Amino acid sequence: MALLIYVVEDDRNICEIESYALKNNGYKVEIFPNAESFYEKMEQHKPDLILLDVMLPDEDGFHILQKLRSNRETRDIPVLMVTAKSTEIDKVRGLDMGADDYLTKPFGVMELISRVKALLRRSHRSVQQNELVLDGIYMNLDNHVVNVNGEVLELTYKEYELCRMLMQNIGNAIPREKFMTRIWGADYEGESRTLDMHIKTLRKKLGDQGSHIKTVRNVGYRMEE
Amino acid sequence: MALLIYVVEDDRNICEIESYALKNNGYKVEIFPNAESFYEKMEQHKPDLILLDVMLPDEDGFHILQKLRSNRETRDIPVLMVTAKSTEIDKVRGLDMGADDYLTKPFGVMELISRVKALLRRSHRSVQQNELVLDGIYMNLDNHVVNVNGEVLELTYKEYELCRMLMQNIGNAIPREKFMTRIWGADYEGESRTLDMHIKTLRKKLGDQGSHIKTVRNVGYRMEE
DNA sequence: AAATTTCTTTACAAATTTATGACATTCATG
DNA sequence: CATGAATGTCATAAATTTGTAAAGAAATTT
Repeated sequence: MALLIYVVEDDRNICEIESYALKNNGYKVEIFPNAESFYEKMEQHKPDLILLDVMLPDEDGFHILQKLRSNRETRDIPVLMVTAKSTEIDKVRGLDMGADDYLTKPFGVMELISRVKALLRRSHRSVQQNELVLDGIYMNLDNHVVNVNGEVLELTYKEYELCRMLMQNIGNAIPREKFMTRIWGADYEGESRTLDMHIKTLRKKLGDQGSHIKTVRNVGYRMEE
Repeated sequence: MALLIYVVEDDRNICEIESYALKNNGYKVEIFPNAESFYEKMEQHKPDLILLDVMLPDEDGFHILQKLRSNRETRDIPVLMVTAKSTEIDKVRGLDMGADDYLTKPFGVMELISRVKALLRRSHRSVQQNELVLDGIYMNLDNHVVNVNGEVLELTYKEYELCRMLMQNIGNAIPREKFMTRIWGADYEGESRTLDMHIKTLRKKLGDQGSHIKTVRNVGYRMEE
């Protein structure tokens, strides 16, 4: 799956260039022209890297950086600062506040890509997170945590397992018997409404995202985009 | 303890400058004028960071880098490449081969220090944290000290280990068996309320902060903000 | 060796999850 | 559109898991 990069930058032209270059190199890109829209999105979903301009209409880039670093959830996301001021002091300031790297405008496209690659390589070497994402549903298998639209969702064990099986097979129908054998163990006999029951509560708990679980008549269930 | 940096560089003058700057900033520095002496030392002891020149009398810097990356022992040591050629192609080449960052000669001393700091911070961020903090709970692993709301908290051995495991994995559910194997050793068999018991006393001792410990039914426990 | 502290176990209570069977609803099909 | 099979829904009982207290073991200190 493509790595996701958030670009926080208000200058249209620069956005274009960055976005184009990154997409050309296989990254998924989302653009935020101001801090507010960026924060909003961060609540819901976190990227693999952030390209952060220093000058923004509503908030100082350094300030944003500081906030990111003080939050446990965002502390380890690599941040590449982009600045128009080229004095060294500024660079140092950015770096010491916790930026992982910086770029001075104007910069070459190749340089941008190189630095992004380098940052991603390093951060991915250390943490290989086990994550499943579909629309507003986010699962972290390591943490045993489920988020829906940014909010923590409490699932019981069976519900969690059900959700995991579905999310690990997005697009594919999973037969009822497979659920039974994998979650309920070995040979389950006799018809019962148990599975349907759990599907029901799972759908309900997922709220508006619950409709991603489709019933495949005579077969089982499928998670769908 | 000061962080250790190996500088692999044959030019005397540049060595001088780099070495001086780094030492001035509290790093310990060792200089290697060629690849051979560097390899020799690496066998014995590994640094926290390597400053690697591309042009060396006996071996190409890129080749050295490649070797470092292919060895499990040295794979994660951050490498900052130093090059005289300033064409972008070279930069890219360096980065794609696994360098974490690069510098083009001539470079400013401040820039060197910034990049070194950034790299070290990045690599250390993921590694070990000796101070663990969550809301009113503070642990210092060096001193074996726990504070809650500013007051010293006396914990027994098992309680301390329990607390440490939880605090080192804030937000993540830790399975019961993991506690058992890590704190009680090897294969623990037979159901018992031992773990629950200790969790109970830990929660109690933590007072109002005890509620940060959440039970994850059928899994284990999790420390939560 | 006695006293104290820490750790483990047991037995039961409390809390939560899960299964079940009756009944309703939907769907594909003739 | 009637029919039968498959799935959805519900209340509630059953099963499982965790919490708690108290007592006994084990380790440590005095």
